[in-house]
Amino acid sequence: MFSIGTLSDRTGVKIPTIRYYEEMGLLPEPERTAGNQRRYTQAGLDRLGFIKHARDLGFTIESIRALIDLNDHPDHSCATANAIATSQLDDVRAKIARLQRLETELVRIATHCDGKGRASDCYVLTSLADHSLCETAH
Amino acid sequence: MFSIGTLSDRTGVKIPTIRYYEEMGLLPEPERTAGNQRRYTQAGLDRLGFIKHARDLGFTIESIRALIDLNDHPDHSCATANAIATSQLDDVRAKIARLQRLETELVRIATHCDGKGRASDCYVLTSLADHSLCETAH
DNA sequence: TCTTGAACCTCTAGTTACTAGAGACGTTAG
DNA sequence: CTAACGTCTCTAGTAACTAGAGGTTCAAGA
Repeated sequence: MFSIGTLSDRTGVKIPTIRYYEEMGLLPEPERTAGNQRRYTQAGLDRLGFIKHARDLGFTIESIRALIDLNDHPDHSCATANAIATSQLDDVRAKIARLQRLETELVRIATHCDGKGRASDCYVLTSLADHSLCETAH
Repeated sequence: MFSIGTLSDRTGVKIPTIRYYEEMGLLPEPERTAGNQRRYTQAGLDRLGFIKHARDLGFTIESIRALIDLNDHPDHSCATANAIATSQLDDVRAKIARLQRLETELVRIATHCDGKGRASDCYVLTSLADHSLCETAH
């Protein structure tokens, strides 16, 4: 049996976050000692690892809840899991595309200003005030 | 003079958000009608446009506050504006790099699963349970 | 001038995924 | 047995809004 601190050390998930996952229903309520402290089994540790990995990949708590549900029902179709992963991939790609557009604009804005002039002539400020100077939509 | 609804229509910023910006000190408190409704000048409209553009580029409220402060003091050096823009650019680039690593993993995970199998054999689920299958750090 | 309907007001609470802190209690090594 | 550290619950805070309740004001048409 593992204490909450041990789980935290092994997975890199902070203690309050573990308790938060429990409250959100991602982790089942573990056994308690006579003094009311949580004691986890290997299964609890594994599940927390699963959650951590999914969170690192950007899955929402809601998505993870659905994935765990599937994990607990091995006979179900994995169509849902595939849909969740694909949707997450689309999401990540959309975010990359948007950030790349922002990068273009920020490079333009930042390179026109060497930081040595005065605010009244600053291209950073001018550029923010006038959207029409932008090259891409955002 | 413009009503808050007009400002909203012209800038694309929702009405509650405009009030929120006012509360955060990004927008000065506008004049009011006898019946307590906000009435904005052209300067107010321009400032909201500035804020909107900066938010679209991902600047935080805190950064925008600093940029506005510079805008209001044309004699100050623009070193701060340059630093804020550069830092924002670094931030965007770091986010892109991380998302690209996630994309790699998600492609790997999603393409191994056609959604037609059963949950017990699902690569999405296996992969999330076992971090060692990953190709990159995240 | 009156009416009506859209626009506006303030205030509270909810969102996501945690994080921080207070104050009390439990566990364990020496 | 005691000191020191781990853990407990609870509340509140974070960023940047969004939603809704319940009430007031404005502007345009009759």
